[in-house]
Amino acid sequence: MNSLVEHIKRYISVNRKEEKVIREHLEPLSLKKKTLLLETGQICQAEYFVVKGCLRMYFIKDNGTEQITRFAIENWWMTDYMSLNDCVPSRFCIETIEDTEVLSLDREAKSSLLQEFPQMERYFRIMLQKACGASQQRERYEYGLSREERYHNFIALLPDFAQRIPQYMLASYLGFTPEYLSEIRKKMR
Amino acid sequence: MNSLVEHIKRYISVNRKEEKVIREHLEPLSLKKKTLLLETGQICQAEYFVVKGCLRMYFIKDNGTEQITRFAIENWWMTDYMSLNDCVPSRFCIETIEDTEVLSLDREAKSSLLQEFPQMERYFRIMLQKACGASQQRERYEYGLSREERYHNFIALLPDFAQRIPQYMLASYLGFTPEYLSEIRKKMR
DNA sequence: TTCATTTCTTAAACCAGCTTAAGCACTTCT
DNA sequence: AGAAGTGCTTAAGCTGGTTTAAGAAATGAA
Repeated sequence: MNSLVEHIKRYISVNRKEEKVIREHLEPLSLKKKTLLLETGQICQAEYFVVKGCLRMYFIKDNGTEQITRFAIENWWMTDYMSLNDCVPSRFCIETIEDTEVLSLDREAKSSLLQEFPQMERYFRIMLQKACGASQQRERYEYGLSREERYHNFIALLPDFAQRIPQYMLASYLGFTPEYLSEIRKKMR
Repeated sequence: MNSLVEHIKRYISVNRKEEKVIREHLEPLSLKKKTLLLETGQICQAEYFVVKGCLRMYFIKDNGTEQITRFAIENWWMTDYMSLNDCVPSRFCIETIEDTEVLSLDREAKSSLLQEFPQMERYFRIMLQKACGASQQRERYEYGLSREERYHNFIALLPDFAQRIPQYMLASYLGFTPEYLSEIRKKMR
C-alpha cells in the first residue's frame, strides 16, 4: 500500500487525510502464481497496481494459442481499458506470472475516490499520458524492427526482466514462436 | 473551435466563463495538405485536436521508408506523448494528409488551462483512457490477425476512411507493402 | 491538352519466420 | 525413486509476404 502512496506523491501532493482516503479505496490482494485476475468474457471491474510480482495480459488467438500483449511489474497499473470504460466483455486475460501482491481499485471505488479527492484525476491523467507514450514507443519497435532485432532490443532494455520470465512468454510477447527464439539464441553463441 | 467545446461538454459540464477560458488557450490553425506539424528530432510542443481533415503520424525506418503508426480524423487528439511529456526529441513526424483545421494546445497553454479550469484534468483523463483502450484493441488486431485479415478488418471497421486516403498509406499503416495490398485486392475481384 | 508526377498493378524470384515432430532436461508431485 | 508434466532445443520442409523492376492509370500543374 505504501508503494502506491509513494508513487502518487511523486506527481501530486497528498496530506494525511487524503492519504487515508486513498488507502480506504484500495483493496490489497495477495495472489499465487498463475492466478487469473480477469478472464475472457468477463466485464473488467477494476484496475490493478502491482506492489510486488508480475502480471501478464494475453488473449487467445483463433488457432487456440496465447498471445501476450503486455507485462506489468512493480509500480505499474494494468487493466483492460475498453472493457472497464465501456462495460463490455473483455477479450483479454490478466494473470499473475509469479506470486504477486496487487492493489485493486474497482470501478465504484475509483469513481468515489475521484469525487472525494479530485487531484487524483491529475495523477491518473499523468499515468495515462505515460502509458500512451510507452505505447507509441512500442509501436516504433514493432514496426521498425525485425523479430530478431526486437528480441535483442528487449534484452538490452530490460535484461533483468528477461531473466525473470519463461522464454516462451518472451517469444509470445515479441510475436514469434519459442522455436524461433531458440534459433536466435543459437546464432548468438 | 465549437467542435472541441461540444466534445468537452460530452464529458464534463462547462459554463460560459469556462468556455471562454478554453477558447483562449487554443490556437486554431488552417493547414494545407502535406504540412508537417512535427518533424523527427524536434521536441513536440503541443497536442492537436482535429476539427476538419486528417493527420498521420509516421517514422522513418532504417531502410529509409516511412512507417505510419496512426491516423487522426475529426474529433481526435494527436501528439507524440513521450516527446511532449519528457521534452525529448521526437522520433515521429505528424503531417496533414488533406487540407486540415486543427486546434493546437501547447505545453504552457495546457498547464495554464488545467490550472484555471481543473475539471479539464477529468476530460483529458477520460480521453486518454479511451486512447489506451483503442491501443489495446489495436494490439489484438496486430497480433491476432494475418496482414490480409488486418486489411479486411480495417475496411470493415472504417469503410469511408479507407476510401479517403491513398492505398499506399493504408498499406504502410497495416504494416505491409503496397504491392501486397494490390495482390489482396486482386484476389477479392 | 499536354507533360510530369504520383499512385497503383503485375509477375517472378526470394527469404524470414512458421510448422511439425522429435528428443532432452528440468521441476514437481506421489 | 519414479512418473508426469513443463519448458527448451534441433532440424527439415513450407508459406506468407518482400523485393525488384516494369508498365499502366490517375491526378495535378501549366
